[in-house]
Amino acid sequence: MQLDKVYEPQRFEPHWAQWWIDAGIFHVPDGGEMFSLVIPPPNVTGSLHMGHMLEHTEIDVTIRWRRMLGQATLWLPGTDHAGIATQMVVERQLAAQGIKRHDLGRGEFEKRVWAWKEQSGGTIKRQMIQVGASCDWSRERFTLDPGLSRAVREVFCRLYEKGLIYRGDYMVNWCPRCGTALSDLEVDKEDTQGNLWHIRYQVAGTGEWLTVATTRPETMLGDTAVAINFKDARYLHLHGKYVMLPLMNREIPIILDDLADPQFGTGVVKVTPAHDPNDFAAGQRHNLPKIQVIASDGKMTNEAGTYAGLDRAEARKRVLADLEAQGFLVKTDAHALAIGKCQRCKTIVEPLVSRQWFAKMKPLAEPAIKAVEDGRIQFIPENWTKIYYEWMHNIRDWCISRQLWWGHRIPAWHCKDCEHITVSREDITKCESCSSTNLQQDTDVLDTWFSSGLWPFSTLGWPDQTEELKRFYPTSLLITGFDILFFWVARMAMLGIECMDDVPFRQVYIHGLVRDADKQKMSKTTGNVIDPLEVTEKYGTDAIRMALLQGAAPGTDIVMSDQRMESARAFANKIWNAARFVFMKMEAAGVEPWVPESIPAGPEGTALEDAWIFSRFSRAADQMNKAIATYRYHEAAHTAWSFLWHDFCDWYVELKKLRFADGSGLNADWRNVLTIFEASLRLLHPVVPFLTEELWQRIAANSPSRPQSIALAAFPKPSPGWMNEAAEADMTLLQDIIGAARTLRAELKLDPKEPLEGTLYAPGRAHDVAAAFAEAITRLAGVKLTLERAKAPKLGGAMRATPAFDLALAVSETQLAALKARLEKENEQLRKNVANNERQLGDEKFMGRAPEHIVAGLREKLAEYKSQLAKNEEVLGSL
RNA sequence: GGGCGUUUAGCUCAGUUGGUUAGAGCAUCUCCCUUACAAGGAGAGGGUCCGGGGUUCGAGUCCCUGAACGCCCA
Repeated sequence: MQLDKVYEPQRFEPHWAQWWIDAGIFHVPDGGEMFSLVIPPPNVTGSLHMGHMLEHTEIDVTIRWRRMLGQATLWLPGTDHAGIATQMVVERQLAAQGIKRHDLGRGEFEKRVWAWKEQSGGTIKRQMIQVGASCDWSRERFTLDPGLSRAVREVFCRLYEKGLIYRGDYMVNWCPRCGTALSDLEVDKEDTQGNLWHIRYQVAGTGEWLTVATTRPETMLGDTAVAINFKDARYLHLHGKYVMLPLMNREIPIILDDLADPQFGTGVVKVTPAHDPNDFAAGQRHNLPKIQVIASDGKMTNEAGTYAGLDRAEARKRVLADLEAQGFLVKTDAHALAIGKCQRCKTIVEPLVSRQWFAKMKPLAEPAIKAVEDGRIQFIPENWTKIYYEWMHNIRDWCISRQLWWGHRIPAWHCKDCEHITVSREDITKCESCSSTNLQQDTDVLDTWFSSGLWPFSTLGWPDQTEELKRFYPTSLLITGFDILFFWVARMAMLGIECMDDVPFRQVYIHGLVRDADKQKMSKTTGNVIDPLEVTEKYGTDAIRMALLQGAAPGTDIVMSDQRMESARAFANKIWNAARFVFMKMEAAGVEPWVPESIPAGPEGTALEDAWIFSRFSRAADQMNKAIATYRYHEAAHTAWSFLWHDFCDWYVELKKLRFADGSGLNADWRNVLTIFEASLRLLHPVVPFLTEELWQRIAANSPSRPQSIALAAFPKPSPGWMNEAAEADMTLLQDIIGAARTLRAELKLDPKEPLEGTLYAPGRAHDVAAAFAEAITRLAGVKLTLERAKAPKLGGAMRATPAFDLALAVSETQLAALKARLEKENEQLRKNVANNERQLGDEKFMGRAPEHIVAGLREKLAEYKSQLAKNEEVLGSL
């Protein structure tokens, strides 16, 4: 059972990753308390990045922990078809071959996208398996699967029948590059330095001019009014008159409207109902015509007169030049503004009036708000609740149609004879109104998020009332990023409640963002991305998981760097080597094979270190359970780290070295060591699954009743019977004695190899502990101690004085100099503490109001400080 | 413009309901290649808890105010 000298995770991680899947370890068992979670489906097109890895690691820790607690745990995996993004990728591939999608036609293009989906979907699955994501792959879903597509149709029809989906001509965000409408959420506002151009329009029939200020001068070609505010006395007399639109020579009315802000620009605003959402609304209020001067491809229309055919950017230049040449351009001011860009392709979005499908949001939002208000959905960290409310209360209707070829085709058929629209769950051949067969299905597809919004139940078989649905809905938990809180989380809440009459999840944990070593966002353009595949290859998956979790405090971002990953790998290496040592000694002692018993009632025998490590373990188990239950992953990582390294390796194994004897057989020492070590592996498993499986399979392989995998073994629970305060106190004394000797050694700059002699003056427990561990003290501190139960006759020399004991080293006078400075510094702090405590204890108000245990504690401390100070003074006096 | 968040050691962050000398990891410095591990061991140094005001016997923690940075919405 020897381990390689060097920890090389690459040698066993791929093996276990595949074995877990092949052995069906992550299949949900029948029966038992249910815990379910659906994956936030990654875009099928992309490859997984560090953010996914963080998300999957956090999910996996929770899921593995729940599974080990014996719950019937479902992590349902899958991917999202990501309409625009995926179509873009394939279009780009085609463009490289000089092909446009219209050359291929819709059917052929869809085939190409499916081919691409198969490829990249496979990559995602492989990546997830590689990093140990413990999902049930037999339940993998894709948003375009037949079942999920049926769910989409069902929901569309239901909402349509309820009047919650409508079609009409409204102002939408249009991406001229993608050639599709976008929802408000898919537009990123980018702060940009632009200009505010002042253009003067002559008031018809007078010598007066009105100057408007605009950030988009090219739209003036489509102006159908100018607006002034009814409170703005400067212009009121012009109300009802007309201005002559420059370049177009069209008379347009001067209207009174709040749209004109007296404080902004000149207080006069041009109104272009076809190209601005606010102007669109004003146009409706005043019944203004809409003149579309920019087409859906971003070029000027015939309505733009001589500018027709120009790109909108070019048109702006030409319009400005012409305005200037003809004396209409008054001035140009620099002006900062937010420009809307297509989230996917960064093209400047054009507000256009277009016929689209919309979902009414208010009626859906209300119950979803209520669900959070009355605690049926809980956000963690809690502050996301407010952000959710804020958005939900101001929700606007959702443009759900997209002019794409990749997605769920809208189940609506247009009759070419009577123009009636038939919305149907099944494909139809006859118009429901006039029975004509001259039908065409709507060419638009639905927003991807429409199908993602159904994910928690469409993946479980809805609209059929399946067993899965009954068993796993509502899901227990959702772990996701804040960036899709509105896109996805809010919509799932709304659609879940609408379709299932119950919330889609009980809790939503919002994780942080993975940043680079300089806290910068990772982005391809900055070139600071950390590729999960690359680093898991280099450091091992376990190390990357540990590094991510260490930084994963709720509400904070995660900083990743080589340094962190290296340090996490050092931890994995430490465990590896501890195991290596244990295995070597096992062999020498002849304790193989070891059959792990059921969890014993507590440590066997009377050795202090055993009682202590069981107690510490129980504490660690308690902390670990609480930390994972409350999504405090950083705390879980820290608990695992400090127990394994600083309790188990630094002290327990070091002390046990003295007890191991070749050929001893399976004695009490070994049973204790192996019990704790095996339990520690289980404690660590959710954090570092590969390493623990590798070691556990070796250590526990001989138990006939063992589960197949550590992933199915029981997660440790705190056991009151293992707690031992007295043992912890005694162990602290031992650690303090060894620490005192080591500190003295270091301060006196003694040769670490030089064996020393010394005396320990200790009246109480410290004496007994030191007596029991004399050999350990010699070995771990390099000092052979003579024990005196009496107080030290005289303090002085190379001495470390503490309340519990005084430890003196036998060294020459010349080696003592360094000690003096140290003691003086310590005394300075002690005097401060004494003064502070005395002041408090002398304060009547404090004594009157402070609780008793605080006062008692303070008194005790004061006595300690004073005695310590006196001792130090005495030692100092002798130097 | 509205809202939210952050500010604690050189860096990244913990710090429960206010309570006794504010912690960790990494980094730094000193010593040690001791037979599990130099990806290691031992020891040490390092803090005006962003500034100002207040409440309190007592504030990193609560309140007010200011600053810097970040995010979301308009």
